[in-house]
Amino acid sequence: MNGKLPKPTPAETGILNVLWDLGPGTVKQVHSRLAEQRAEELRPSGYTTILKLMQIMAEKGLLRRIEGDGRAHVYIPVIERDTAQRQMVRELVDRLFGGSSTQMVLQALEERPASAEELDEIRRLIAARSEGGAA
Amino acid sequence: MNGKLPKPTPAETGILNVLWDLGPGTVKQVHSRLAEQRAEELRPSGYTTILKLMQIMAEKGLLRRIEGDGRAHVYIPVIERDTAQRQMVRELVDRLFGGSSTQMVLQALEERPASAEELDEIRRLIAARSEGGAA
DNA sequence: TTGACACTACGAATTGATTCGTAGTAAATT
DNA sequence: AATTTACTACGAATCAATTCGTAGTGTCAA
Repeated sequence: MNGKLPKPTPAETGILNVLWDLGPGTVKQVHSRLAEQRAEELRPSGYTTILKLMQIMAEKGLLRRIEGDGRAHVYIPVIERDTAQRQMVRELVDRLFGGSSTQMVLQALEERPASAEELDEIRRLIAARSEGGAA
Repeated sequence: MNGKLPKPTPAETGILNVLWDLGPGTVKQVHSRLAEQRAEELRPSGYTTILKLMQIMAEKGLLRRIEGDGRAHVYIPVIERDTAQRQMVRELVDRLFGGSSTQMVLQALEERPASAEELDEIRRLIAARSEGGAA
């Protein structure tokens, strides 16, 4: 029962990123992490904003909430990073590339050239795929 | 002067897709195209909705509006398909893949396996990039 | 016990996207 | 000339995401 999770909004994605990086965390931890990340660019959100978002995410089922040591709750992402990534890649491919992941891959490499090692990694994956019957 | 264009919203992207496919078009044309596309899945937007959106897009600079033969205005996308694609890919990569286009490419191929020919195309691009000093 | 602290809970404002009704207008039809 | 047709213009409603103020609660230290 993982298929019905709603698509995370942008702000929610930010929160998920933190939790995916750090593992289970409190509102405080997530908030301060986001604050330091964004300190440069944008005005960071207030504490209660993050709190509210995480509460909503728990309601939606995107996060699970458990009791922590102290008074603060601990939140754990329910949706996995891979899953979310694939979901959103898929959506982008469908919406903007007519369903052709190849086109998207080409643009991605165009936009942000990968290093030689990375290209190598991709090459390896492709090699693997070419062999094992790609659907 | 193409850099300041705002990022198209989802609905706007739908409209741009139509215009990228068909070339310059009227509200009527865009509307009916969208209607037939979405007829199956979602309830298509009404005519004035599309009109309004295209007017807003013209204000924002995403579309250029010119006089047509009859009474209807003709709209032309200002932002190019490639540009929009790269913009959005970049954003997704930054937001969800920590800036690693490689990771995104791997997920993309995971999610929607490419055909042998497509893999070949990607392979060719990579070969080209590997040689000509990738940044 | 009192107050400061560190939290959560919740209502409500704000903002942006999307929606569409209604009104206006000019040209084509009767 | 009056009506219908084919549009554009615009205001306003709705909806979702984001924001944060303020109030409530339990704990801990003086």
